[in-house]
Amino acid sequence: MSDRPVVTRIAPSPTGSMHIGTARTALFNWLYARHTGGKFLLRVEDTDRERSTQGAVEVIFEGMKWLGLDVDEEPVFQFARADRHVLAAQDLLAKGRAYRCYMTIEETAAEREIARAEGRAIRSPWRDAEANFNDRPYVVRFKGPQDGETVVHDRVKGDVSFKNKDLDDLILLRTDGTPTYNLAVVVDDHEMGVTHVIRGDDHLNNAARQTLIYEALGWDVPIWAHLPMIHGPDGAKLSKRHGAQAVGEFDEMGYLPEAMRNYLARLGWGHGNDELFSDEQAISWFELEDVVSAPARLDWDKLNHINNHYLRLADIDRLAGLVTKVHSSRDLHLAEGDAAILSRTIPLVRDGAKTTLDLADATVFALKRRPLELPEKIRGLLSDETRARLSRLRDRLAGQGDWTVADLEGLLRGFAESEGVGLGKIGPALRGVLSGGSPAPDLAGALVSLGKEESLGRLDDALSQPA
RNA sequence: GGUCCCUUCGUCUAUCGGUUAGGACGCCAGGUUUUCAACCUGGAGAGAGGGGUUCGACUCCCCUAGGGACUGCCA
Repeated sequence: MSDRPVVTRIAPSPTGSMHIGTARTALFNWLYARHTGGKFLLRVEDTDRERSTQGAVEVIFEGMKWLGLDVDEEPVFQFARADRHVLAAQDLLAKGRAYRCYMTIEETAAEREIARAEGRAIRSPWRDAEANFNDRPYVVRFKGPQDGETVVHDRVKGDVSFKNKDLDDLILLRTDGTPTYNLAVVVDDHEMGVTHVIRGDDHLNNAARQTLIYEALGWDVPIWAHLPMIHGPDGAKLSKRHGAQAVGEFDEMGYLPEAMRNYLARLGWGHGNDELFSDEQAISWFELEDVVSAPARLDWDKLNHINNHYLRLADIDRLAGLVTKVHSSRDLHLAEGDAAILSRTIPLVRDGAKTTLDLADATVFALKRRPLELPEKIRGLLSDETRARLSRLRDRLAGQGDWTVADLEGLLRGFAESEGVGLGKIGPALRGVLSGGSPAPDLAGALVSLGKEESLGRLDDALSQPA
């Protein structure tokens, strides 16, 4: 199919959260569209009126925005296009490629059971009845061929063929006249000009049925690409118990969107030995042919590693903003001047952080208010000898002009030397006094992030406390 | 039950008939060290099983086993 410009789409249904698998599908569609210079569209599949909610629609929009996957046209709402779907069904009816089926829900359920027991697809007795009652409820079913086979030419799975007799006559229009998924996708993808349907491989079976509908309607069948699913670390379907499954949860857990993009891209797609790459690189490298056909498992360790990488690359002000949010979600509200402290501290602690939550943990020490409450363990460190030493150190620090990590490291080393002891003799107590027992960077780093005044203040507080 | 998909280190993957089967995360050991990390060096670790095809299979074909999806008037 041709030289038409590529059009891809993500078509989530707004019935809850935005699953991470949906996010990856969106990412691949986006990458491919950007790679080919085509368009990436968003369609909200809200034909299930019972379960679709406005809140869930917002979740999708927010998820896409957070992930940084920009769409090229206004989102399409599937339900609003119901009349188009009905038109297509009527066309099929007129062409004799669909029929009215008057089976009741109970009859259908009974037939389903029999069919299953016999190991075949369900069949409607109305298929060839050509009945047209106007006083009985009916659904419109697609009239699929009974012979031959349908092959789905899939860019990641290869050619997959299905015997037509195994494909049931799926319902196009419900009793209430509303279109079902399989009809709606076909009509919408066609009318939106979608050239490449890139979606989860849970739809591979549907692709055969949909191919038949495309053909019956006389439309070009799009290029299919069915992506393997994402499983939990134990290989089972990803669910709540694996820690997270929704995009928003990854945000809350302190992952950066660019890290998610990089990680998700590597889940089911690869470009040689490249592990860490920019969006630009991913876009230029992305080919459907390189999509892996086996399902992948979510690996938190690797995600953490990648997130750490992007944390190191991130702009400090942005991180400070994110960390501030984490702190206030934990009821630690920043005071004036704290922003500056965060900006000084984050660069000193980010190397060891996996998430912005870690960053928050690593910065609380600097945000504490004097006088710090020293845990027993630290007070125990403050022997008379140590106090005397810290007091001499305090004086030395007071006389220090340049307050950089390098300067302070030198000062500390020189001080230990003049005291005739190793840094190990002073470190733990100094650390405790400066941090109040919370995690903190190395000594020089802690001094820098606190600043001279605060450092000396905390030292004074501790030294003036009774033993 | 039926149909379809999948199967390389623990995990994500490279390999597109000929490699000591490579990398990353994790893991182990050592180094560095004022905490936790980070960092540096080294190491262990894989072609599900069985048949073919071929001079030669991880790679192609078949079977088996295991995992998954679908089988909805959900999407």
